[in-house]
This record gives sequence, C-alpha cells and structure tokens, in this order.
Amino acid sequence: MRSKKRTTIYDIAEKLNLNPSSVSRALNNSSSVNDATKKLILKTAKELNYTRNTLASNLRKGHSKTIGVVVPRINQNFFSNVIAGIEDATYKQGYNLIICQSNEQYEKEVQCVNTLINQHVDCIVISVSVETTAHDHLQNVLDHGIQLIQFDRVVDELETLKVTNDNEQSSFDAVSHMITQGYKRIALLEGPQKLNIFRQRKTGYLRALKEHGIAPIADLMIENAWTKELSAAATRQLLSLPEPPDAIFASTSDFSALGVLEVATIMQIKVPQQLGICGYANENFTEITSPSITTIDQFSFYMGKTVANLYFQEMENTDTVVVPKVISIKPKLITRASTTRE
Amino acid sequence: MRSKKRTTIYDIAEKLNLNPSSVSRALNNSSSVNDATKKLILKTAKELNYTRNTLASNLRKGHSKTIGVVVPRINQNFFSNVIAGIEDATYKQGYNLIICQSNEQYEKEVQCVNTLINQHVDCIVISVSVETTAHDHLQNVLDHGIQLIQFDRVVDELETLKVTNDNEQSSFDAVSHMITQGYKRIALLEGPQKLNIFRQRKTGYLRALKEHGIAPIADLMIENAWTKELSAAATRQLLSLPEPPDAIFASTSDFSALGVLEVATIMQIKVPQQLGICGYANENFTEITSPSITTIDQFSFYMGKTVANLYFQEMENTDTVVVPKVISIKPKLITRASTTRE
DNA sequence: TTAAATTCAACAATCGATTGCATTTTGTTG
DNA sequence: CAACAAAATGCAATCGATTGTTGAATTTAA
Repeated sequence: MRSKKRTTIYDIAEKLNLNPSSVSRALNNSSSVNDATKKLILKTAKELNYTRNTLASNLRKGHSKTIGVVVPRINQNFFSNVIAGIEDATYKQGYNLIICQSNEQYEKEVQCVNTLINQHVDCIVISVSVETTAHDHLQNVLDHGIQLIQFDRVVDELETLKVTNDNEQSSFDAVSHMITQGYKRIALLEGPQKLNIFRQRKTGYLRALKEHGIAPIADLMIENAWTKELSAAATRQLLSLPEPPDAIFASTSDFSALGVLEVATIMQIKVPQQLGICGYANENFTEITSPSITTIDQFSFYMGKTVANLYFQEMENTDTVVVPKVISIKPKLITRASTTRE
Repeated sequence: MRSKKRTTIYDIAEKLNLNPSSVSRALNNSSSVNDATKKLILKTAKELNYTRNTLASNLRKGHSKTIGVVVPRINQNFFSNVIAGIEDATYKQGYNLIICQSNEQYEKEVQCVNTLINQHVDCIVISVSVETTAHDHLQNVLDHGIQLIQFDRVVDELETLKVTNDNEQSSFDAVSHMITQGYKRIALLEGPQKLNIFRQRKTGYLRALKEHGIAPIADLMIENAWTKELSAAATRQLLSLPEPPDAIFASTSDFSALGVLEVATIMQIKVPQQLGICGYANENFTEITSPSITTIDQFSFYMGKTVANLYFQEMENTDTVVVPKVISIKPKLITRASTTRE
C-alpha cells in the first residue's frame, strides 16, 4: 500500500489564497490572525482532513515531545506497570513514549539508547540490564544534552535523576518480620550482585540479622538464584544441609519464591510451620498460592508516574546546573500466610 | 536543564571544508564519495559526537519508520506479551514503537489514534477498547493512507489487515473437552457482547453444546462477567440455582476463572469433582492454583511477531490495491486439574 | 482631516538531512 | 598531449511547519 499525499498547510493556504504562515498561526490559535480567517482556516483544514506533521513541527521547534523508555523486558509485571504509570502521566502532557526492551543484554541496551538519541527524544528513562556494568552509553545520553532518568536498577556512579525503591529498608523489614515470627535460620536467595538493587537487598538482610543478634551463615546465602528454576535448585541444596534453614527469603522475585514453595511442597515440608517463605514484587499470583506468599509491593505504577512527573518538574527548572536528584520510594511489606505462624 | 546544540552535518562539513551533501552521502555510505574522504568524515563525525537527526531525515524521506500501537492496557499480560513480540520483530528492522493505552475508553482511544496520525507513523496497530462501537477514527487512519492492522479485538466491519485468534474454535474445543470429561450442565461467563471476541467465544460454546446434543439453558449464561469480582458474583448466583451447573467456562479471562475458583473454595465445592472450571488466556498463575486451572493459550508473543511481520510483508507489496488479509492463529487448549476427573 | 496606533497578512529564513543535477577533478586512452 | 570517460564534489531545492520582521489596511485619537 502506498500512502497518498497528505494535505499540508500549503494546500490550505493555496485554497484560501493565503500565506502558509497565516495558516500555521491560525492552527496554533495565535491572536495575530483575524477571527473570521481563523474560523475559515480551521474549517478548511477539517474539510481537507488536515493533520499537522509533527516531524516538521518538532524539527523546527527543536524538540520531539517524546520520551524514550528502555527496560529489560516489557512483559514483566513490574516493568509493564511502571510503563503504564509513565504513559498515564506523559499522555496528559501530550508527550509520546517510545518503548524499547534490552532483553537483559548489554549490547542491545546500547543499541536502544543510541536509537533513542538519534530520535532526538527529550528524555530517556532507563532501568539497566543485568549485564550492564559499563555506562558509556548513558554518559553519551548526557553528553547529547538529553535528560536521563534512571529507575529501579540504577548505575550508582552516574549522577543523574533517579527514582528507586528503598530496597535495603524493605529487605530489612521482611527479614525482621520473619525473625519476629520466630524463624531463626533464614536463608537468602540473592540476585546477581552486579545489580545494585540486589546488593541493597542483601545489605538489608544482613542488617536485620545483625540488629537481632543473629550471625550470618555463609552456607545460607546463595548467589544468582534469580529465576524460578535456579531458586528451586538452590532450595533443594539448602534443605539437604545438615542444618537446613527454617525460612527462605527469595529476595530476587516472587517467581523465585514460587520455586521455593514448589520444592517444599514436593518434599512435604510444611509452609509456614517448618519453612517460612518471603518473595519480592507482589506479583498477582502470590495472593492465590497455597499458602499465599508474603512479599513486598514496589508500587510500580506509582513509580512510573513519579518518573514522568520528575521529568516535567525538571523541565520547568531553567537552571543550567543539574542537581542530581534521587527519589526513593519505600516499598511495603505484605505479610501473608507463608510467613505467619501463630 | 537546557540541551546544548547538537552537531549537524553542517558542522562536520564546515570543519572539513566540504559540502554538507558529501557528508550526508558519506554517512549513508554512498558509493559516490571517495573512500579517503568518507573515512575522514566518519572519523570527524565520531569526534564531534554526531548523531543523525532522525526528525529531519524522516521529514525529508517522507516516512517515520515508526509503528504506533494502541492497546486497552499495557500492563495486562496478554497485551504486554503482544507488544514484546511486536518490539522483537520491529527492532530488527530499525523501526520504533510508540505505545499508547486506551484504558478501555473510547474517547482516549480516539485521542491516541489521532496523536499517532499526527506523528505520521507508518502503521497503526490496534486492539480496540470495550467501549468502541463506532470506528470513524479507524477509517480516518485509512484515509490518511496509514497502514492499519487490527489484532485480537477487531472491528469486523472494517476491511483491514487483521491478526486474530480463532476464538470460536478454541471455545468449542474447551467446551467439548469439558463435555468429554462428563460435565453435563456447563455454564458460560460471557464478556461484553459488543466485542467480537466474546461473541465468537459464545458461538463456540453454543456450537459445542449443539454438536453434543445438549440444549443451551438461558439461566446458565451470564453476561458481562468479565472481571474477577463480577465472575465471583455470577458464580454465587449460578451455584444457588435450583439446578446448579456442574462446570463453568469463564470465557473472558483467567481472572474470571480465579473468581469462580475462590467462590467454590469458600462454598466447599470440590473442583473438579463437583464443579469443573475453565479459564482463558493462560496467565502464569493458572498453573499454580490448586487445583491448577484448565485454560487456553493465545500465543500472545507470537501474535505480536505475526502482526509486525504482516506489516513488513505488506510494505514490500507495491500494489496499490490493498487486499484485506486476515491471519487467524489457533489458540491451544491446555487441560489441567480443574477439569480433569477420572 | 491628519497623525498615530492597531490589526492583520505577507515575506523570507530556519530547523537538518537528502538528492537530482551541474561542475570540477582525476584518470584513461589513443 | 588532447579528448573523453569516470569519479568525486558542489549547488540548490525540498520535506512541512514555525516565527521575526515588514508593510499595508484599518481604526482610533487628536
């Protein structure tokens, strides 16, 4: 299918024997064009089925009214909620969203970012991939004078606007809660420690143990258990220990927690009596497993809105100096059956 | 933060004492520019941190290499998977995606579509909202010579490219399966009949009953039970009937099926012995409820890829005549514990 | 009635990249 | 070394909308 020629302001101008500039002004509701002509132009525009060519307009105006978003995976609950939140806020301001997914690959992330730079987006919002350690590509965004906002998984070294969860605190809360419930040997399933969020969660875990006078045990901390399968394997390993844990904090995700639960069920270990389980992210299934799983809500939709609003707020700020601003959202522990023993 | 001036081909041309056209050609790897100069230009471009202004380029070229996607909700499993699929396929072709959500509202859907038309996207991919009955806004897309692809929830009257699920067949399969399992009084939870997908699912249900010589009973078909809550209410109503159903097909979604399961659990009705339950969409939680829920997989990611590839294929087609093409994907029944009685 | 002030529309440059055509440079051949 | 072909570069128009400036027409004030 070949697209037909679209009507432009020149077409309208020609038809009405006017200058394109007047048409443009009328369309932008400028006060320096006569009301009668304005009405006529608007009417003709409608007749000719005119729509503004945003490409041309943006080129002239020097901005694109577009925000680029890079996430590891679009179809992951947390991220799709954040995106929904961003969309909700930006839409009202007439902004568009270009969405890319890095698929957790550094190479693709770099490509995505570069494409967005080419597109001359006004702002790039990113949550980095697991593989990302270098950050030249992000520096590059800054070098192009494009606003950069990091969220959730952020590169600490880079001074940009950031919206994060207070992972350490929520992790601390979760572990403290488990201790209060009488669990004594709490294991930790860790995510890749490259990512700051997983480091923070570990810190929170350790702090909680320390504050309750419990010595951390190396054998109870398993690295890189960040998928359901890896967690299931880790759980088997943990439960076959001479002194197995009486609780497992799957700090990486609810999917991990699910893996733990499944193994426990198979091994006929009673949850929460013999084993407490806590996940992370408040996926909707955590409510309906049996037993339901204690987890942590990250307020993802709200997080998206916060990101967008941070941008708009920063926009209005005419100062040339960018003050790196970090907004930390405190996640909420949701206690459910999997850690509740009376 | 104010964005600094970005380097353009003019900057490069000036620095090298060349004409911008040569720079452009070099950057596009044209064969009509000397290899030495080309190398020099590329080197300088890198030095000056140049990136092409896609706005200008697209304006000149007359297309945007952008596809607009409008879905009811981004953060719904099915849709976010479709989007992921589209992204996966379009990315490889250097296309960008602009994502909008209609929030199931007709008004917002119209707005979204108009914004995308303004943006001069090359193609609009849409799954309409529940509220959508009129389709002037979609006709408008066509009138602007923009490719339009509908998926899943499509407006039948409009002759466009379409990628759909064979809802009738999958529904037929599901109900047939339940009949085979010995269920005799199968209730149907319907979605809003405005939407063709829900009408098709009802047709499939009726056809299955008919082919097995079962007369449909009006009391067992509940309209508009398309959320978890509405389905729970409908289930209570159904189960308090003098002759209650022995199975419920929640044709709208797995969330509906979940509502059914919860009510059954509360009422201490045994699933699948006393009541069979079948959902729709293969949400990840259906696997882990107890009992696990029989459902229908829609191959959402694959559907997204199909949509994108359909566009690219159509692109190459130079014919001016658009043959309305419909690709129907056959969903797959996934039988689980909730309908399996030996 | 005339000078001053408004109002409204036209003109032309601009945003940055692309591209058909013209011109210059380089290379080849007799 | 002239003559011509080929290669490389320059020129200028174009995509469509925006906007500062200029000038004509109209209105208001004096």
